[in-house]
Amino acid sequence: MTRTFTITTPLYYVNGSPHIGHAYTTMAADALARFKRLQGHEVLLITGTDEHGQKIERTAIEAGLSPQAHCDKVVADFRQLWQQYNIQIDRFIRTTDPHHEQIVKEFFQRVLDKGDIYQGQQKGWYCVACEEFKDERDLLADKHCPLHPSKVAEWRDETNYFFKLSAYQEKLEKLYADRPDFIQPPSRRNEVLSFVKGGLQDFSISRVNLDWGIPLPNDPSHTVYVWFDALLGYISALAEPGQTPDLNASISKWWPANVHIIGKDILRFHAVYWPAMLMSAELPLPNMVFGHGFFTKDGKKISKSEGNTVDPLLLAQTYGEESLRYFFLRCFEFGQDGDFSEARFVEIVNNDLANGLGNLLNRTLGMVKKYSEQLIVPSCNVAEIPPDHPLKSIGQDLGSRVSNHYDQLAFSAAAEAIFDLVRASNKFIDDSAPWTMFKAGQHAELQQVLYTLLESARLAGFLLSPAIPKISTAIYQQLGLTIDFDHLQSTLALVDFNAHSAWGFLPVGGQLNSAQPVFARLELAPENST
RNA sequence: GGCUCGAUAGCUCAGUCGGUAGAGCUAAGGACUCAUAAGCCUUCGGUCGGCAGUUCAAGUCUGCCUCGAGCCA
Repeated sequence: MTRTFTITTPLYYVNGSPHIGHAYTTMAADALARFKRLQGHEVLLITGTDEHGQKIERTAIEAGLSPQAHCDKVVADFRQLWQQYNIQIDRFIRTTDPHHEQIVKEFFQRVLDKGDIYQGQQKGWYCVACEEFKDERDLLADKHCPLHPSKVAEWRDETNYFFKLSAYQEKLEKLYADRPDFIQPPSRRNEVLSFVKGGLQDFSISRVNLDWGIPLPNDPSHTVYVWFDALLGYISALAEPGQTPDLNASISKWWPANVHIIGKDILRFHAVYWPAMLMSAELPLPNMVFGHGFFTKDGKKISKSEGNTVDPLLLAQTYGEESLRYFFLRCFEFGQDGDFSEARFVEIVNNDLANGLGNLLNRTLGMVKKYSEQLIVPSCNVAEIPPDHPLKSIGQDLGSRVSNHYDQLAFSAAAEAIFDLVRASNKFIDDSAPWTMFKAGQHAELQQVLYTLLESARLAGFLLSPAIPKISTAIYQQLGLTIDFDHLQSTLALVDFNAHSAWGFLPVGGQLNSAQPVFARLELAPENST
């Protein structure tokens, strides 16, 4: 029996080019997806783009493009970014995809039939940049939006359709109480709890005088509000290609999603509006919504006006994606904010990947070659290695510890646990001094030491593969094991997670390959003017 | 104004059930040699934001305050 595992990133809003935050969210989702694939789950990683709304329409017009042409252009940028970061997407959903429109209309009709949609009057100041109505007292002088100080909010007085969010207050509170893990991390959960406790108001789910959107099935003069539209992308993404778009068919295999990975800025939509919408349509709820943190650059908030944006594409081209994937997962606690500094990045990556992991494999293979006649896995009785062996003691339950960390999206804790083994291995070399054993003719001891070192490097490489698949593949290759962690599908039958994640898997006597650095040290790039 | 989160070594952060502070990085010194001048050892370094309280004992619990990030009205 295969277990399915569905992961989503947000559907990114295409009003501008992808930034480092998009790369971060998607890298994390990709690492989780890879880990679950490794464990034998059938995984669906969904990302996509949210393309409707007035803001997009205006951005396109300013650029002299049709909305669709504008969106196509930005979508190409996103696709390039995923490729650059070696992110393996299973589904890329665009809210302008025709089948998405079908799903949205069907969903809308369901909720309408349920009696949860009514017509009402919406008056107020509307910030196009936020795509939200604002209270007058929240606005700055001259009706500027506090979040977009350069934009003036517009007065709107229009007939809209509303969703009866208020009817779901109690059910939502029960959901949060019954399933404490629904919103992660706990600090985000607290925020949602206090928001909901304050009372939920119905929200407008349609717009008039806006062509760039999906027309309401019951009133084509209105289009669906972008958020109502975008959230449903998670469902329309599930439709099998070629399948007739249909709500029930779409959710048959991959729904509910196991986790929605999102930035903390869109928590409310995912933790409040979305479950209420699903309840109304009588669809199952996702298992978890995880709102991760943001980062600052050199201690300062990243913003265009500050001019300290980080171009993810340039970064990957400069340093290569593996080091970035590793750094972002290793150095930030997912869920908490962190600071990005290029100097620190280079330091960490060189220390961990080159000096720590890479050099461990390199020096051990060097010793095997030098102290044996052949380049084969040193022989020893693996079963006889005592449980309190300095490396076995760490390695024997490392797989399950790392699995637990991944289940909680604690990527940094997972990496840290793995590097405990790497550090212990480098220390173990000095403590046991194989060169002395060699000179003293302690052949059996030497073989065992070398075996435990190779095996520890292997295990570390295996468990790190969701973060650094190419380095892991190189490690495995040098150890004589042919698994391409970038093409697990083709080798899936050969990868038994339980076997590979256990310490002691490396077959004695196997052929090894000659040592090659698996990760070259990075140089800090000279300061460029972005 | 209400609420949430954070404030721990020069830097980035761990610290589960309260029991005299830990890791990694950086810096300085040392011994070694298998290695990508990598690795290992030692040292430097903290009145755990401040003030009270509870307790035999508080980074860890309670209250108030200061600063920072954020949510809401």
